[in-house]
Amino acid sequence: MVKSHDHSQSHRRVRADHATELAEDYVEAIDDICRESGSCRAVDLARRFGVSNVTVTRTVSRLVRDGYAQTEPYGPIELTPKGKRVAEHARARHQIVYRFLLSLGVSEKTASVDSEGIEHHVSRETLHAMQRFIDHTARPSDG
Amino acid sequence: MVKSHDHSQSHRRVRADHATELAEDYVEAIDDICRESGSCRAVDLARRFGVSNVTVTRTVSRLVRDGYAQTEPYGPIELTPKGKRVAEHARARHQIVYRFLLSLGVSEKTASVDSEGIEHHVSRETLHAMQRFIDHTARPSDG
DNA sequence: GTCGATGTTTAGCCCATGCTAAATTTGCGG
DNA sequence: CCGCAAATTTAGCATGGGCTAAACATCGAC
Ligand SMILES: [Mn+2]
Ligand SMILES: [Mn+2]
Ligand SMILES: [Mn+2]
Ligand SMILES: [Mn+2]
Repeated sequence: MVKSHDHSQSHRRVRADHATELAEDYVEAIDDICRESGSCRAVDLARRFGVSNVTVTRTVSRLVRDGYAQTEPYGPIELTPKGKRVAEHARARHQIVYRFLLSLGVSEKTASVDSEGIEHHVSRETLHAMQRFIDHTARPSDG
Repeated sequence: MVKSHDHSQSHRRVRADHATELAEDYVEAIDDICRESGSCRAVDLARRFGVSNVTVTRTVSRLVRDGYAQTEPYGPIELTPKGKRVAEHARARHQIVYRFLLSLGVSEKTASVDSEGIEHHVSRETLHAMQRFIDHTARPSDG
């Protein structure tokens, strides 16, 4: 049983996770797209997230407001140093969760989809446990 | 790498998960509190979630609107049959995620906090993998 | 039976995140 | 150089989910 804990602490954490989630996913995506194609446009993010270009524009404006990205009118979207750091961190964490799910035995498709949500709720402690599991499971006798 | 393409499917799934998340947590909490103390009041939920009583009232009104709960003015909050079904399902899933994290080796506190967010992003396939892991880990002399 | 503490509701506010429609800008092919 | 297509921006809308303040209802102590 989830014994008589202070549930409110857990729910506060979940709300905090959600408050930073979209920023993390966006900077990760911006970094990905810049690597793949040299620069990132709003239309690229709209396709990536499956939302309208207007939604992207406004989300990016929050990233700019919060110091994660910068843009010029009608120009590409670029990350600030702060944005790049967050992107690196988010990517590393996402990778661990993804590979952990694969190690657990789920399909690539499912690992890809589930990790997109799970990654934001994994504490340091759990992330380390996942990393240990990956290391432990990665047998040399694997193809 | 988080294999190529169609990230949009993953993000749509995450958005869908979040759209049902609060309802799931509320019906689970209402069910819990009813079991513990016989009936559930707004003030109990406010304490549980760490939000104001007004936020609870409005969230519960959405639950009523969507057929998960019913209330009378100044009365307790009760689940409909539909609400009870969702609560059972949410509790079972939450339990598996919680016990899975314990099996992975994280502390009770961390398992409690992390499972509160993770539970909503776990697909059927991943849930089954977690259950298998629990079962496999539970026996002391594994094969 | 009254009263005050406690709980609930109402009114009004905020921000994030989704949308469509329309205006504007850019950049390219001809 | 021009005009069109694609991209971006602006305007306006919706819902969810958080808040405080203040009005209102309920209920147990006295
Ligand atoms: Mn994500
Ligand atoms: Mn989430
Ligand atoms: Mn739950
Ligand atoms: Mn939850």
